[in-house]
Amino acid sequence: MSRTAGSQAPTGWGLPIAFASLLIEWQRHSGRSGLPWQLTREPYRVWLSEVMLQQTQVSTVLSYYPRFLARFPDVRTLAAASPDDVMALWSGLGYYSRARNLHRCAQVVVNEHGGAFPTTAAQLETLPGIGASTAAAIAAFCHGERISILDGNVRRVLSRLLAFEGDLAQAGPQRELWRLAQALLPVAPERDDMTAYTQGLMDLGATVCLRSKPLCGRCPVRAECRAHAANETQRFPVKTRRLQRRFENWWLLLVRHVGGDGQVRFWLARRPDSGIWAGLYCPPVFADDKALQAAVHSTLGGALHALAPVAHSLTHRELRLHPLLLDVPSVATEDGLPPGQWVSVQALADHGLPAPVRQMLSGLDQPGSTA
DNA sequence: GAGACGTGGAT
DNA sequence: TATCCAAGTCT
Repeated sequence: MSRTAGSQAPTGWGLPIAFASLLIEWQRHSGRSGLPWQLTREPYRVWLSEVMLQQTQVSTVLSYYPRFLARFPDVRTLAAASPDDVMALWSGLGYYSRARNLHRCAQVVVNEHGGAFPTTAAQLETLPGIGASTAAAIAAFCHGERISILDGNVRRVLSRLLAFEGDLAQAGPQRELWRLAQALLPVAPERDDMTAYTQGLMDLGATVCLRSKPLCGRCPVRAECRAHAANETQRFPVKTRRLQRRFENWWLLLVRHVGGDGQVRFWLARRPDSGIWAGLYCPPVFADDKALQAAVHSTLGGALHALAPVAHSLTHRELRLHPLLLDVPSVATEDGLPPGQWVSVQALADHGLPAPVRQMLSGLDQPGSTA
């Protein structure tokens, strides 16, 4: 192991032993504080924040978190809710399987754990939607368990600190880095130490150890950082996998009805239980223009009005959405339409809609509007 | 184990 | 514009 043979900062085990105490002290005077989910140790609130924050930036979650809590203030309320209600509050946050698992998890906690979350990371990880990192975060924040998270921040911070050469696109090196993360934990920490340490890992990654142009001058552990010593911070973390997007065209049939009282309604269908936007409400989707027209009764087809295409990119897909607007004179028209249901403009807020669909429909919510 | 799964922000 | 990525998990 050449990594332990160098003269820079390694201890007997090749790890910077001052790391944990430096990080804890730094977090307490320079870390983030006052975020809504930092004001509590209540497992329900911590759990909700951790799930919302999976692959999602703090700035995005800030608006969703209080709204969700106001509607579902505790785990029993959430467990008793309908899947549609949960999805409506998650609408726009993305990764909707999180919402489904969140709901299932609440039901498991209520039905199998008497309404109280398990207290150890090992038990938490058995619950739906709670993986190793989220389980560790909840256990560390709420109960001071001596266990490490491993999110994107930690991968970046630790891979630089240790000049970790393993390819984090692969499972083996990931596990190895997690073992190292465990080895770096404070020795015999108090509960509050684990809170500060765990928060400190994330704060350091989010505010100092930035992806490009890290602010090493402000880093509390730069003296122990091997990447910094070698002037190679930009080389870590090592990750080879490149995400590739597939291009796809989707044709959306936007059927609109304006009632005699001016009430505007759209014809929406629930997406299948798997795949993109699973469980959300969406206008009927077709693979091409012809398939869309074939699904509309011939007496209605002439009224189709093509709107401007919308580009929408997902992690693995580059969608080009082609909306076609069909104004129908009567709700009785549904016989000539693909499966779906009428949803009034007012009721859209109570439905889980994909972000681009909500955007699209919001421009059509006035009688006659086409933008 | 590799790919599926959203959205918005940063570069 | 293209690419990466952000408090990952599930299959």
